[in-house]
Amino acid sequence: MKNSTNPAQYTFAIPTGDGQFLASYSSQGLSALRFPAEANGSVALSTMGGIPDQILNCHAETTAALSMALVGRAPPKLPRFDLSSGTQFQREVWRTLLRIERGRTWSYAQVAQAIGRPAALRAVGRACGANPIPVLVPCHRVLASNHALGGFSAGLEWKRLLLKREGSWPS
DNA sequence: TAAGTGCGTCGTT
DNA sequence: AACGACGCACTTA
Repeated sequence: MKNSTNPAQYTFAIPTGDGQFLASYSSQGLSALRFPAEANGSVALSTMGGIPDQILNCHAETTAALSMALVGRAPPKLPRFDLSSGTQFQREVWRTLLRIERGRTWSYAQVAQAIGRPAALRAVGRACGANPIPVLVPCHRVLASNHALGGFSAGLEWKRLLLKREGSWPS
C-alpha cells in the first residue's frame, strides 16, 4: 500500500559530464533523480523567490554526491532521501540497496533474502525498477544470479557504464 | 556448452 | 487477472 506522498516542491538541474540530471526535493529530502533526457531543455523553476536553506543544502549534498558517484567513487555523504512515494515493500528494498557497497554487486535473489522474502525475488526486480533515486540508491548494483546485467529503467547502457566505473564490470 | 521452454512465486497495477 | 529488471530445473542441438 502506498503512503501519502509529499509532492516534490523543487526541481533543479545538475549539470555533469554525462549530461544534465534533474533532482527533485520535498521538505523531507531528495525525492527523485532523473537521468539526462534526450532533449534537455532548460528547466523552469517555478519557485522563484525564497528557497529554504534546507532545500539548498540538500541540493548541494546531492550535487556533490552525484559527481562522486558518477566517477565511481563512494560519496562520503549522501543527502537526505524522501522515499515516501514507495510502498513499504519498495522502501524495504531500496533501503537494502544502500547496503551494497561500491565495487560490489548483489543478485536479485540476495536482495530478496536480505529482506526476509527469499521467494519475492521477482518482486524485488520490480521494486528496483521503481527506484526513484537511481545512482545514489544503487539499484545498478543488482544483477541476475548468473551475473547477467538484468534490467535498468534508464537503459542497460547506463547500468553498464556505472558498473564499469566502479570496477564491477569487465572491459 | 549454449540456447530455449516451463513454471513457481509475489508485489503491483 | 496479468505481468515482470528472477531463478532453477529440464530439454534440445
